[in-house]
Amino acid sequence: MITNSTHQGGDQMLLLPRSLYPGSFLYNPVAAPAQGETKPRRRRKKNKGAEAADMAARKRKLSSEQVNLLEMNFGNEHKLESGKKDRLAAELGLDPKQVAVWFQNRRARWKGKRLEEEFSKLKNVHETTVLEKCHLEAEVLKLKEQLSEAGKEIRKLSERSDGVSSGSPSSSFSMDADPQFLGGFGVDDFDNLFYSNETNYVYGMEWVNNLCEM
DNA sequence: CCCAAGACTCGGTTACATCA
DNA sequence: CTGATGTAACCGAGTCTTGG
Repeated sequence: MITNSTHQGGDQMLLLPRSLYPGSFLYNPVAAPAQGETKPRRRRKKNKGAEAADMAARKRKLSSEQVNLLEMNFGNEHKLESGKKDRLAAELGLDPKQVAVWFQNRRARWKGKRLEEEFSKLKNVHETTVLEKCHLEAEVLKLKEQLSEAGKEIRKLSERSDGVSSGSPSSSFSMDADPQFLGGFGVDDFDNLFYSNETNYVYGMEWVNNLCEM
C-alpha cells in the first residue's frame, strides 16, 4: 500500500535539495521530481561497501509523482526489462537500481496481498463446506434412524406373515427379498452400515467435527 | 560439455520515517 | 516517548545466460 497521504505535509514536505542527490546520480535532475526535504539519513551499520559516502542520501521517500508513474508501469507489467527500466529511471530521475528495487519490493507486496486474498477465499469455502458437512451428517443420522425403524417394522411384519401365508406376494419393501436395496450401495452388513471403520473416520475428521460443535 | 562470471530474482532482513 | 506500520535498501542464495 503506497499512500503519501499518510506522511505529514504531503509532497511539499518531500522536497529534497538537489544537492542531496548522490554525486553518482546523473539522472536528468531537471526532469526529476523533487524528493523529501529531510536530512540525509544515516545508512545501515551493516553496510560494508566502500561507497558509504553516497549511502547517506539513499533512503529517500519517493515523491507521489514518482510512485504514481511506477504504479502505472507496475499495472502494465510486474517485471521490467532492462531497457524499459533504464528509460523509466531516466524519466523519474532515479537510479535504475532504485527502480529495480522498487519493482522488487512492489512484487513482494503484491504477492503478500494476493496470498492474503486467496487465503481469505479458501477460508470462506472451507467454512461453507464444513457447514454443509454438518448438515449432511445430521441428515444421515436422521435417515439412519428412519432406516433402523423401518428395518424393525419389516422384521415384525415378516415374522407375522411367515405364520400366515407363504404363498402371498411379498411386500415390495423387503430387504430380505431384495438384496439390491442395500447391495446397490455396496453394503453387505446392514447393522454396521454406518459404523464400519468408524475409528479411522473419527481420527481423520476429528478437526472437522470439532468445528461442527463450535 | 564444463565452468566461471555476471545479471537477475526472490525471500528475508534492516534501517528509517511516520503515525497513533 | 514508544510501539506499530510502511517502505527503500540491502543481503545471500538460487537460477539463467553467455563466453571461453
